[in-house]
Amino acid sequence: MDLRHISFRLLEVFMCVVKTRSISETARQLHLTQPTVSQQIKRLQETVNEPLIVVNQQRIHITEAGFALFQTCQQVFGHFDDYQDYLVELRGGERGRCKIAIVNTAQYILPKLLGPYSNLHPHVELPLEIGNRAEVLARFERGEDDIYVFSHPPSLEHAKAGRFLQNPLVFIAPMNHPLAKSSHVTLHDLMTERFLLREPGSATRMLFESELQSRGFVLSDTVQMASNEAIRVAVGSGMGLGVVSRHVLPAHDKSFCMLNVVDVQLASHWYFVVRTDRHLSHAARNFLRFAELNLEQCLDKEWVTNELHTLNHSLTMKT
Amino acid sequence: MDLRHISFRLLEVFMCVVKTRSISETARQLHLTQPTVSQQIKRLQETVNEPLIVVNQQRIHITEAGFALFQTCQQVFGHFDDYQDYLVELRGGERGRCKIAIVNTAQYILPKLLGPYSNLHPHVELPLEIGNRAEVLARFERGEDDIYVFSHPPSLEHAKAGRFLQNPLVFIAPMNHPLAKSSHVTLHDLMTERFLLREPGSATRMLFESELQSRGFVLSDTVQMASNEAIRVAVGSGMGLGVVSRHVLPAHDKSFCMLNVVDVQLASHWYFVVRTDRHLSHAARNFLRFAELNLEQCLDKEWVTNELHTLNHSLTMKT
DNA sequence: CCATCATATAGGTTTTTATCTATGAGGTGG
DNA sequence: CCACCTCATAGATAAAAACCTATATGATGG
Repeated sequence: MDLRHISFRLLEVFMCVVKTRSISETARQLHLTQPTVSQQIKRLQETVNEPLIVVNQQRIHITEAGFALFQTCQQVFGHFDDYQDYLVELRGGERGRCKIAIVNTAQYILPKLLGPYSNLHPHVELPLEIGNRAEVLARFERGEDDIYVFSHPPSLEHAKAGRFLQNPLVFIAPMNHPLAKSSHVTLHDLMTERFLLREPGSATRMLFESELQSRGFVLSDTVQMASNEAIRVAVGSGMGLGVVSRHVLPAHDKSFCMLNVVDVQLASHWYFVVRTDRHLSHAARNFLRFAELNLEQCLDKEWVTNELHTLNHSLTMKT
Repeated sequence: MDLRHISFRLLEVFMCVVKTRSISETARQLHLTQPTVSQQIKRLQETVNEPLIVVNQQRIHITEAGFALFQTCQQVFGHFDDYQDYLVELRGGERGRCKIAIVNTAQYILPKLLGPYSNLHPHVELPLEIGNRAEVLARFERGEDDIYVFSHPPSLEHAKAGRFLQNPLVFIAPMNHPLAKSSHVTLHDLMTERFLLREPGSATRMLFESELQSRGFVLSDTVQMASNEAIRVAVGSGMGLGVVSRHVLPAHDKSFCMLNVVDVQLASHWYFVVRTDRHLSHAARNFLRFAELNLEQCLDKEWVTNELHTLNHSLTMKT
């Protein structure tokens, strides 16, 4: 018996014959002609190489082999029904996977969205990749994830981005720093300080440096550090000043303070970025819709810049 | 998703792709060309209406939906494998059903074959129908069973028969009958007796009556009884004489005796009869082969007339 | 006995399927 | 950078599947 040339249609017809015990009735139910059904059954019997039904006095008896096949079919169709149900869940976003890759700094904000979402959809897997800008960019290039979070999204033509949160940068200094209490610090005042900065290419640093450049300043002393935490702690212990995202700062840490730099307003935005040249999982689409509707509840309203509607709309447009 | 136009071949290809994570490798393994496989997968994705694999940097990732389908396929193929195994058992005669219809008198002998056979093949169903000749003949006409047991098989052209046992008829009389002790009873001596006989048409009666007719005798007094037991008991209680199959008589019943009728030898044979115009179940074929090999062990050797070889041979010839 | 119903067979048509070859686009590894 | 892979696409074809109509055969039920 060679399964290969059996189609599900054939089994469907066979099952109907077994159920109705009638070729003609099957033909009527499946909108076929009687000879078609006769022939299909014949072919099935030939592939199975075993009689499945026996016709006697216009009555149809199902043979042992026939009944066993019928049961097999029931199981098989059962599995496919289950799969259908699974697909429905998948499409509804109740199940599935949404891989997200974010840059380091975003780890202070994204979990506030992921938590509620995950509670709502416990069957959705949400693997989260965290890396520095270069690493996440590389993942993006290779299309390894469904959603990426950047400030300064990469400007490839096959990418779509949507802003959702302001990312204000602040200057931090040790508590005992001379300018700590000042309410009128200028950029110029800081140029002789040592700055602790993330690696070149990090959005925070890029933003800061381009501001400096446009104003004709050059930093005299910089130290590169691999994480925001390291910078925060180093600043706290007096190693220098830092420029970090406002979101990075714990609410009640008293080892450092923000400087009131009056002549510069550094701010970028966080973006959700997706590639348009590959299929986006249902779970990912669903997450973005969730984000659009729940940003205000999950994140600090003060910074929310909900521009996800456009993104979501353009995503639902194309398949 | 419309299952109807999916064939097992398609799923087979898909499963191979999932296993090898490579379109080209699948093509090699299944002796197809690479575009063929690509296209098959594409078609499958279209019917499922969901991406199943994602190609990225020449690497193939299986999507959630793809993996779920793969698992579904595994189950489905598992069920068909089970069915295959089932068929093998069926064909080997280890499993299945063999419906047998026998005339009343045969119920004294057939169980001696059925018992050992059933022990050997416990998974074979052996429903046994018992009726008088007319009833069994009707079943035979309608082809309701696999095997029939007759003495005097019906002579339809689409039937095959094989003798397997002599069916000697004996005259029985009450113990106190005047001729009981005689060693030289003749047919003529019995003509004035009352005879207890089965219904007209029963093989025993037909045989007896045709013998009488050819010798020019006519019975003066007959009573019709529906079973051999009834006759036996009635004879025992002095109601008349009987002509019954030797096999019907219990070994140690002392309420009646056999008469030594010297001028007549009534004997027919038991036949297994099958129809040649319908499929014979594997179990039935197997039972007949078993009977051929085990007649002598199961039945009284004295009466065995094993002519089943010819029957079996002609059955294995045609499908 | 005849009208009716169920199934089987024969023969034909239209889609589909299962393949192929040729070719192009996009990575990978020396 | 080039040879070599991987996969995708287009276009073609032969086989088969999936149907149909017409017709024959055998019960069944008044």
